[in-house]
Amino acid sequence: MKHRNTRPRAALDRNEWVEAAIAVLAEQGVQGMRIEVLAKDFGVTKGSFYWHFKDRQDLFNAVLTTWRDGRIRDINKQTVATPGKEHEQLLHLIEVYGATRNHKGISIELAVREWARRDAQAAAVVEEVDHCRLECTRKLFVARGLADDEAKSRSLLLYAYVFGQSLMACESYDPRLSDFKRWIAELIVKE
Amino acid sequence: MKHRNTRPRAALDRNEWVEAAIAVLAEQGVQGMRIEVLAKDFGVTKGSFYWHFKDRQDLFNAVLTTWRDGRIRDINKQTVATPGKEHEQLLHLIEVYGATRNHKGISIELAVREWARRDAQAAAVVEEVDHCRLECTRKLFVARGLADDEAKSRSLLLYAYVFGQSLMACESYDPRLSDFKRWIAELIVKE
DNA sequence: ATCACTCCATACGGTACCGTACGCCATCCA
DNA sequence: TGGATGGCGTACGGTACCGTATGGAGTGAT
Repeated sequence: MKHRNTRPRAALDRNEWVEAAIAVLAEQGVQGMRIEVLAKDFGVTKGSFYWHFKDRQDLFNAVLTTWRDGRIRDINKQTVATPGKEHEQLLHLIEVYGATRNHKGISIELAVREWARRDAQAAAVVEEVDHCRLECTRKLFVARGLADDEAKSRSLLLYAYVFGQSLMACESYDPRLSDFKRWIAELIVKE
Repeated sequence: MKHRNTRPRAALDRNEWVEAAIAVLAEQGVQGMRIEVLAKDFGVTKGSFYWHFKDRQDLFNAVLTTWRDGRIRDINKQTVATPGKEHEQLLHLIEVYGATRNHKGISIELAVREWARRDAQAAAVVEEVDHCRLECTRKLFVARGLADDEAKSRSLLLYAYVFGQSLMACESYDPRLSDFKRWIAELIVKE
C-alpha cells in the first residue's frame, strides 16, 4: 500500500490513524504497527502522528477499544432475538466468522488474540468480547430449548471451532472440505 | 531468563541455539528470536551465532524443521494402533493438546501458526504437520467404525476446537468450565 | 493585518538490531 | 613445539525505529 492520496491531502484525524493501524495489525501483527511506517503510508511524517497521539501506546489503546466496540456491536446485531430463526442464526454465525469469507476480519481477530497473549490490556479486551459473544450465542441456544449448561458448552465449542479453523492449513486435506465444514457446523448447532 | 551457566561455559552447538530460539518463539513470537538477545541469554556474543549459522534465516529453518519432526514423532506415538482403546486415545489427545496443561507446547503451536500466516516456509511446515495429525486421528475414528468422511470431519473438528480453545479467554465465563470441556470432548469423539 | 491555533515537516539523539571483518585463545594433531 | 582449526570476542557500518524539540505554512477570528 502506497500513499492513499498522492497530492492534495486532507487533514488526518485520530480515526484514520486507527483504521490504518488496524489494517496493518491484520497483515503484520502488533509489531507491524510502526509509527513511521504508518506515516509513510499516509504520505506524511510522524510529526503528524505525535500531534494526534501521545505515543505508540496511545494508538494501541485506541485500536483496542475501537476493535472491542465494533465486535460487540456486531455480535449484538447478528444475534437479535428472532424466535424460530435461532438455528439459521447460529449457522450463519459460523459461516460469517469462518475463515473462508471475511478474511480481513479473521486476520484482525487472530492478530488481536496473538497480541492478547503477551499484553494484559489486549487480554482484557479479548475477554470482554469473548464473554459478550458467548452470552449472545448462549441465549440463542437457550431460545432453541437447550438447557443452560449445554447452551454454554455449545457456545464454547462454536467459537473455539471457528477460531481454530482459521489457524489450520487444511485446504489440501480433502477436496470436499466445505462439505465437512457444513457437517461440523450442523453437529455444533444440531437439534 | 539470564545466563544459563554463570562461569565455565561449554562450547555451544546448533541444537542449543535452536532450543533456546524455540523457547523465545513460544514467549515472544517470531519477532522475538533476535540473535543478539539469544546470545546474551547464553552469555556469549553473536560471534558465536554466526559461527554456527549462516544468518537469521538459517536459524529459522532449523527451528521449523526441528518443530515439525518433533510434532510428527509425537502424534505418531500418541496414536499407535491399540484396538479397543481408540476412544480413550482420542480423549487423551484433546486433553494433552488442550490449553490447560501443556502450556509451553500450546505457546509454541500458536507462535508457529502465527508465523505461518506471514511466511510461506512456516506455512508449508504447518501444513505437513496438520496433514499428518489429521490422518492419524482419522485412522483412530475409522478404527472405531466410523465412515471415512465422518472420520475426517471429526478430525478437523477436533484440532480446530483444541487450537481455538487456546485462543479464547473464557476462564471467567463459568466456574464449571472444565465440566463443559469434558462435555465438548465427548461430543467430538462420541460413539 | 495580526494573532492564534491547527496540523504537519525537519532535525536530532538514542536504542536495538543485522551482518561482516578480523583478531585472539585454546586444543588437538603431527 | 609449532601449526592448523574450532569457537568465540571485538569492532564497525548500516538500518529501522521511538520520542522530542522546534519551526513553519495555512486558516480562521478579530
